[in-house]
Amino acid sequence: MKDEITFYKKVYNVVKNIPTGRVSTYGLIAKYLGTPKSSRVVGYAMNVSHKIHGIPAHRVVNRIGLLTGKHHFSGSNMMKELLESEGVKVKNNIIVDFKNIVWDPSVELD
DNA sequence: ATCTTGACCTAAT
DNA sequence: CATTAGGCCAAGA
Repeated sequence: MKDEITFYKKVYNVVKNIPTGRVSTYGLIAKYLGTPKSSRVVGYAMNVSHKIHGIPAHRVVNRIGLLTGKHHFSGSNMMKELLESEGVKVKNNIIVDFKNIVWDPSVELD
């Protein structure tokens, strides 16, 4: 069989490895995959991940910690609720102390 | 094979 | 300091 590893597969793998109470960004994931300019593709992969179960897409935000994809979830505050449920404080669609809880795969996974 | 879209990022004005 | 424009890569039609 052919292991058709696509960019999305890699993204899903990284996102699934995000520990609870932590968040990551599209740019960091893209950079970890070796394509720092493909941050858009990472975000698009998350869109597809919504139909796939097992992908904590709510733990992935943009570089400033803004819940850009909250609009794609079931409700409007679904993403915020999920994050707060895991211990992540969210204020005005922006993660509080985002710099302190950001999870960098290039560093954590090394 | 070409064109469009997309939950982004960086830099210039 | 805030806003605008461009670039970039991958997948779907």
